[in-house]
Amino acid sequence: MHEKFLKPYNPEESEKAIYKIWEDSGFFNPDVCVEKGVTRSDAEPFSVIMPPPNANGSLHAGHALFVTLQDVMTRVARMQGKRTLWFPGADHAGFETQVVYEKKLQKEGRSRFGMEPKDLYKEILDFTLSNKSFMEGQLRSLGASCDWSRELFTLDERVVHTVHDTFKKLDDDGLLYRGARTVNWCPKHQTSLSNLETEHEERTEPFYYFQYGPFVIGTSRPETKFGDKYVVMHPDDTRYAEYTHGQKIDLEWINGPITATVIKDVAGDPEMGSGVMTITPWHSGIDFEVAKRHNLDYEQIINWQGKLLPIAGEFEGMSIKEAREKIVEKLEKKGLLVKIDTTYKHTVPVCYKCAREIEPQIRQQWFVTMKPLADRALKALADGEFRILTEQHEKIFRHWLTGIEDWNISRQIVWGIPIPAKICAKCDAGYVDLTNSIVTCTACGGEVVKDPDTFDTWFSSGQWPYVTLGFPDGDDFKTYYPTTVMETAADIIFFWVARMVMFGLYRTGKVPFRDVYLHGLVRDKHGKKMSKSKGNVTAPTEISEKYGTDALRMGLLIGNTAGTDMNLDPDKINAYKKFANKIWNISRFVLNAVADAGLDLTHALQKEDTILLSEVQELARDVTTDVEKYRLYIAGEKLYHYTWHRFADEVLEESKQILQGDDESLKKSRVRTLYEALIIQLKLLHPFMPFVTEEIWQALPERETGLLMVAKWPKE
RNA sequence: GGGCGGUUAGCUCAGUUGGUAGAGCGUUCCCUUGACGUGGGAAAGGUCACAGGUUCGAAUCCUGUACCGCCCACCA
Repeated sequence: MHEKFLKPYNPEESEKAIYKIWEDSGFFNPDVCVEKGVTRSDAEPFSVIMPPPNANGSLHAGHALFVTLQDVMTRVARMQGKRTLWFPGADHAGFETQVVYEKKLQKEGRSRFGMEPKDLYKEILDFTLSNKSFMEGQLRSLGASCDWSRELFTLDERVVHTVHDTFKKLDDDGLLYRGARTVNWCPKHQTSLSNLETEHEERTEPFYYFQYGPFVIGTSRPETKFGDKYVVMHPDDTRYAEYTHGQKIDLEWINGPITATVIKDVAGDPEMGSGVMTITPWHSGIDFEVAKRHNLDYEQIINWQGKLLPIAGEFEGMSIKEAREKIVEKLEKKGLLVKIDTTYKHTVPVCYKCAREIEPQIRQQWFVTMKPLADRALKALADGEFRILTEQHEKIFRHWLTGIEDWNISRQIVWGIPIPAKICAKCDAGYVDLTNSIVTCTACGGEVVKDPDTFDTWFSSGQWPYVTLGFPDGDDFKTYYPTTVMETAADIIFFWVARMVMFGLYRTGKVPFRDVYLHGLVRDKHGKKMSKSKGNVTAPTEISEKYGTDALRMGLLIGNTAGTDMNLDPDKINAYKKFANKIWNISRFVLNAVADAGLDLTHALQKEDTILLSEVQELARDVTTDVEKYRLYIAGEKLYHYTWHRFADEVLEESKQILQGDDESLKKSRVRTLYEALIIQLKLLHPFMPFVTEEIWQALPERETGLLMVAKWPKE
């Protein structure tokens, strides 16, 4: 017996070396598997595209969870002889990374504003690339058996090329437009954001009622009211029947007398306050819609930095907070303040990164018309072209797509894929221009310049499955698309999953994946969300150094149902560290028995031993079914149970008598049985706990393959 | 405002197609020489939130209630 078994299993000693053997073998690459005869060239393909981790920091527990889930699926498929591809990537993560980098700049007393875009881009690129290799190292340490030879970065030429083509195709198909529309503007980050990139905070803020000529209007935002010269009410509101649409009314307002115009529009809700409102189209989407319907003027009141513009008169240059109080004071002095409701509760949109209030602003942006894309995706789901394994997520998915709105895909940041377009310096019209050939604006004759904006990262990420596989004519695309399963975090179901489905169908005519497995959030042991500010973040690399990667993987997997959040408890991980050691000692026992009694794999089996082996084979059937039905947690638990509480606690204990007895035939039969049962268990356990099982495999006296990683799965 | 979940042992959670409940940790007791003390054996502990219903039978299906949570959302 190998002398390494004289000590307890030490993950730290074996993991790095084991991973190197795997990687050097080339078997992560399905082409190598075919070349070396491990996989048949006509074998059924199995493919998983890895959600590319952001190359802007360390891996977190959620990454460890996805690596575990995807690696289990991948390793099982590979051992089953399928042509198995797990495609890795790294995400430049546009806005996310730029925010991370801006924080770094701030620490150094610098700011992105005032930097040359080119210089900023170069700095972020260097930063990202160095993080990228760090992140790849961490994926390796988690045991990810992905094909590194294919790895793709989201800014690689191939990606940019395809993304630009999609942009052009959307334009050709009339699904793209550039328009002045209300966007979510973050005054800190100086960019527009998609709806999904805003969060909503409930606030209790004063709600003011002002006298506006003969009307009383209510608002929580007095600072936007300077330009309000339209007063809107519902056409059927009998209280205001005496006023007619278009009627002019002179009245005293914040900075003196103005003339207001009556607008009858269904946007006026008779149930709300007095049923009368004034509108600020530049800073409210609803108001903008009203203005558009009636072709009304609109004017910017608040600048891009969140300060009041000259239209505010004496309040010019003030911040919103400062101006709000002073305006109310002034209106009160003028006798126009009717009352203040201090119990008013409402929600305000905030930037998901900095929590600053979003200022709705009108801005020329690129938008994608989503409805046709969404309808096609919904049809694909209804027709069963793909399925979402968790029912609740399928409902959520359907609900979101049913009410989808157009998508603002342009961002005012440098870190991202440039939008291949020209915009008119004079009238802001935009032209899709992949070949950089447009020189004048057809609308106004003005000069056009390169659009400085970049794409929302998700615009490119949404195309990841077919981009990675080399759409339209790459071999991988032909072999592996649509992919078998998309495994990713449930919280990006809209950001990513929905977009992949829509884009996949749009560009390739096929869904990008057959099954969608969504995992929940990894929380701390008390169920609290991990966050840097709370200081409860557990780095997976630390856990795996302390307990071993196999233990970490089992701890993340078992007891975790698809789609639900889980808590990461070190005590639980430790239990699986013990399990790794248990497997180690079981192997030691079996190898001792082999050394003592000799191993004859052709020796006739006792009836009892046949039964024992059939028991393990039944386990193999169970585990295989569970894995194929994506019940990985159950598979893991069954293995744990069988190996420890049946095989170790009972079978090995009972075997001691036989092994110590003097019936050589019984002994030989039992040793063969134990050995074969061990082999099966190692194989079954390998996808879950790859390191310890491979380490043991390497010490087996008789084994069918050099590497357990490509051994034959014990059940077809 | 709309949508989706959860409520099972002291704690954190499983429970695959309905057949009177399981894991890890914790607690109590016992076991020190040959696989493993990172161990072995045993035990305590649950009216499966509540109320109805379907069923021979419900933690599991249906309806309602209570509490907790998550997501989406431009209501002045």
